[in-house]
Amino acid sequence: MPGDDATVLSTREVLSTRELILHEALQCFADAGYEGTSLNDIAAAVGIRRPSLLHHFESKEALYGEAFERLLSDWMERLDVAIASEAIGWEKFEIVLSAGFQLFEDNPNYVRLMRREALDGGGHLGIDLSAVLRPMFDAAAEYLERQMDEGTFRRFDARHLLLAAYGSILSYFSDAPFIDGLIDDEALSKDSIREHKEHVLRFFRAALMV
Amino acid sequence: MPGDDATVLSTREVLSTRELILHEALQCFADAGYEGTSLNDIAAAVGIRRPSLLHHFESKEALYGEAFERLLSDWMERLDVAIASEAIGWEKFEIVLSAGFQLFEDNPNYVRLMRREALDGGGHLGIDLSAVLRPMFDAAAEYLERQMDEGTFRRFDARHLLLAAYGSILSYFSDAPFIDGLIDDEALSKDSIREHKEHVLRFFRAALMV
DNA sequence: GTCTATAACCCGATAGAC
DNA sequence: GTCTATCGGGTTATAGAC
Repeated sequence: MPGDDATVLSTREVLSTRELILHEALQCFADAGYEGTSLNDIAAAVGIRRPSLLHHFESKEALYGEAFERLLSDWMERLDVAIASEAIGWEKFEIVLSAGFQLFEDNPNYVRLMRREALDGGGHLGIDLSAVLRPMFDAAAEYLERQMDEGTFRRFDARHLLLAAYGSILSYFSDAPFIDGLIDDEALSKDSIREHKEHVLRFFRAALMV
Repeated sequence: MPGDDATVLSTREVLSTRELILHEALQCFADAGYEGTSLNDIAAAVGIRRPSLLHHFESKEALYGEAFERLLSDWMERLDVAIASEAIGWEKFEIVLSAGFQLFEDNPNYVRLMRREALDGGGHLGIDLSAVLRPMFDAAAEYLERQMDEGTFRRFDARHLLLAAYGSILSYFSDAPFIDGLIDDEALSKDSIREHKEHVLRFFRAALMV
């Protein structure tokens, strides 16, 4: 089952301290951003003192970088599986979008971390987020264009279409605290997520299918 | 209101300094977030020292709050005009969406500030962002539902539809540094914005119109 | 209104004992 | 691996001179 974020720490199978730190650090960074979280916050969440933390990671930036890289590689791995699917036409598009939703549903906090990186333009990190994701973006755009050429999809600008999909899906998760106040249900409840996913898929289908 | 010339002049000077501080503060907060900007940064941008800044605003939080409230009321005023339009059917929907685009295009930096507020759930502020915007959100949803009842629009969940539109439009502006790396043009160039706007409108039209 | 000087605090990071 | 203690630098905010 995906989503080892939800892994429960049993008393028998204890995770290494490093792993514990990475887990809590991601939570804190997602909640308050890079500048907004101190090593004290992370150390307190783990249950150790700040200097002990810096014994495992040589700096705050190193800790952030490692946590973010782990998240990113996990996401790319899962998206690759969806993209490699042999489905065709609308079904394949639906599979990829669903994978995106599942990704975010399994790691609701991490979405906000990704969003903060996009906002800052990757300032905290050496790696260029858009450069890493661009191959996937190009592949998806080319797939859409092929479908439009074949007449399976109505013709749109594939890249702007993908950007619109990216924004509408990601925002629902990243802005959940804000959206909570706009709708009556809790945005991140299982029912609300399913409802939003089904709506977005139905909406894109109506626009794309001739 | 009436007063001798000296009083008027000095009042104007006070306001212009305050105004200058508010302007630079918005820029800084949008660029680096609340925690990421220091009063030194703002003071340097204005060209004064930090203590002088705190002579005009009693705290960093007060400065942030006032800047944000001004931005918010400006936006609501402009959106109200669009919503009060007497157009009907698709045209009215297009007018409101276009107003949103124009809003963001005119204040590209402020979009990022709004996004940061949505991410944090309004942590820095006393005011509840979603509570302020909810009346507009409800009005828009009821308008959409009326159109669907009349058969002008294909039936979707109006609220999830609005959330999707909100995400796809806002993200394009807020994540511009990230999107720059995904497309070949600059995301916030006049041409790119017009292109994205026209695409989103055409896309929503294809999905909504029966 | 703006300034210098300073108070009080929190931060990341290091040194060294256990 | 974890701790106490501490350094050096940053922050907001205040006091008081000009």
